[in-house]
Amino acid sequence: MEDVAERAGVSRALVSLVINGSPKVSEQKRRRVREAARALGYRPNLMARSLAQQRTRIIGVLVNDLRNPFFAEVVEGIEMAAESGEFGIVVLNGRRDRGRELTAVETLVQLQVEGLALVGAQLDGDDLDEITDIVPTVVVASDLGRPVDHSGVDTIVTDGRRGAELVVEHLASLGHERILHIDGAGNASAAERRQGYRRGMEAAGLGELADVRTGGDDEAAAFAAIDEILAEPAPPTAVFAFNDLLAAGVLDRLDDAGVPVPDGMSLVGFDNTFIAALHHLALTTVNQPRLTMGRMAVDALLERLNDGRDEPVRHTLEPELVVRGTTGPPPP
Amino acid sequence: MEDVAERAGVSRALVSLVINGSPKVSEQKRRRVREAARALGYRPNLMARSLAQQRTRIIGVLVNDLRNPFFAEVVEGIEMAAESGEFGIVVLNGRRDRGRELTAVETLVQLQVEGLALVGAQLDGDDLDEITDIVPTVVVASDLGRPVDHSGVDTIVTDGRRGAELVVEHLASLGHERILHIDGAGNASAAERRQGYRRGMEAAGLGELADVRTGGDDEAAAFAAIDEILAEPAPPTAVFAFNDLLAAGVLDRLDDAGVPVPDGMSLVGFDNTFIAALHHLALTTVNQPRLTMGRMAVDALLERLNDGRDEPVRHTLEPELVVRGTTGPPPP
DNA sequence: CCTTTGGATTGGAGCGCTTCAACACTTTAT
DNA sequence: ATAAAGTGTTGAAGCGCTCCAATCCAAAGG
Repeated sequence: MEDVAERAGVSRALVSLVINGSPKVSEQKRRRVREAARALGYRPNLMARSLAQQRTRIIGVLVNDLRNPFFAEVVEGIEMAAESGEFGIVVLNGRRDRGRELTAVETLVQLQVEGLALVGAQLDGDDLDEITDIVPTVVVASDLGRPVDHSGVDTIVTDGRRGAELVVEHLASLGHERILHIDGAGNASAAERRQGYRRGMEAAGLGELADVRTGGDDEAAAFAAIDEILAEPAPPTAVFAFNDLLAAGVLDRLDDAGVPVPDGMSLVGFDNTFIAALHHLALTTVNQPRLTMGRMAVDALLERLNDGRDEPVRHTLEPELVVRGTTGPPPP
Repeated sequence: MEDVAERAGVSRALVSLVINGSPKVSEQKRRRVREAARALGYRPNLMARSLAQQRTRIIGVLVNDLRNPFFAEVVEGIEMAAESGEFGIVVLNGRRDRGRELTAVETLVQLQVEGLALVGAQLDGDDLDEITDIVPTVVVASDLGRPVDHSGVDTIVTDGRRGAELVVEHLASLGHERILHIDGAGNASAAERRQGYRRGMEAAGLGELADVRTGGDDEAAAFAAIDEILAEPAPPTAVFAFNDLLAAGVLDRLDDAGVPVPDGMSLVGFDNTFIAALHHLALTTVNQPRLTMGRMAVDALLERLNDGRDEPVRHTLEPELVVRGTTGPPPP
């Protein structure tokens, strides 16, 4: 910067003004500074700028698992919204490990991000206790365990309970009774979907038959559960999997076992990722508006940042059942 | 920091030493500083630290498209390797837009990243001219257009030419002659695979029949091409798609048109993402070792950063044909 | 007893930028 | 003509940290 100033025959302060597009610089000097900067290949140091400016214009994003297309798309939504709000984002990947999530959040805070978006994070309220009154936080696609006494935290979720209920209603209306749920284990939104499943079963008068098995969040997690139920005397006629990835694993395993879908068994996923839409899977699933969720998350942060809102906000989006080819009437 | 120092009754310098785990601090003071830091909820400012230290320990990652599981996994490989090399990463998403890629690289450089990993980027040598002698750069899963006269750039690729040849060999050996390639359009590795395809066709004595249609890099991009060829008098008996996503789109469209795979048409993808492995797709494809690619990319950077290597390096990994269920003999 | 030694601690400069008050010129009003 | 009110420009302080040289102190050596 020094060099640019010298070459342009002006002060460092003026260079700064030009770089930041201040209107109060004469056209002549502006040109000379620009030229000098180009000639010297000058690039402002973002660290120094943020330090001096006391702001970074960065939103930190912690994502549960980048390999899951669902999260990847939420992040895209966040990125797009951040961009139009003149913010950048820094994405850190928790890789399904809660410890990593914790250090990632710490890193983001130390990076002085101005807002924090937790996408499908496994962290709970206690983990975020101190964090949330340092930096505005929005939790997307999951929920803090403890009810919101954190006034610094906004929440954007699709109603997983309702989504699960829709699934059960659909299956029950097709005539299924033994409907099994393979859950998301410790996953952030697993509890909610489990609960919705149970409620749905009761509402359908199938409370007795409710049955939840431990799953996880990828294809492999389904294998054990499927092997188990197929060995039972009265296996379920329908399976509701925690998410699309898990459902895909179920489908594979059923295929291995020679069980036709939906004729031998119905199957439903969750998230409506592009995988579910592939014709060869044609997975019945529950849609979550991913881009919208991302956008709303950023909006929530920007309201706090720009408009000074300081009470928490909670947006619950409506899930939508997408019926495709993996559900049908139970086998006779 | 000031406050911590005061509370612990020491100087700011000592606080710094404690935070950075210097061995030359008495146990007593160390404890007091730690305690004061905790009590005050002190968090070091990474920006200030980087500025003072003149290093960030950050590797910047530019990725073509986060929604493509292939790239997402390469990024995971990078992240894991970076982590064990005591580096953090910052991921920026180009979202298939070259302009965005350009500004993303600029942002990363201004962020003072110590290394730059371009994953599937569309940028070419000219775009990176100045960049590469500022910061060590590694290009992963694609290639700069111009041969490497950039001594600051390393390259990690799977041999796309060879991969495409393997595909053609496989199809030809099954008896296919009219083998069509739906390419990746402007995508970074599209040219290489096209070339491999052409070579393969010639090697198989099918040079005359070589036929390339414009595709892209996601499912939708395949639709037009498929509609087109199905309307032709002598449609191909096999299609080699640029990547798995595209192949999935082809599969869908063939399904719509009632063409059975592989009996009516064989189909091959590229990348061997988890989608290809789903039984219901069972896509024959070409494997690229994604995690390894990520790791090698980081290694290349670290060699420059830590060991001072300064000649460019190019690692070409061997592709591997993975035969699944979408390829078979041509229809009679 | 004084000097030396070496480890623990500190003051202060400096990292590259922004920003604010102050200054130097013009232009306009009086 | 002089004062008032802009415009443009600049010097210098300050952002939160690191790190070097200097200092301090206690133990060891003479």
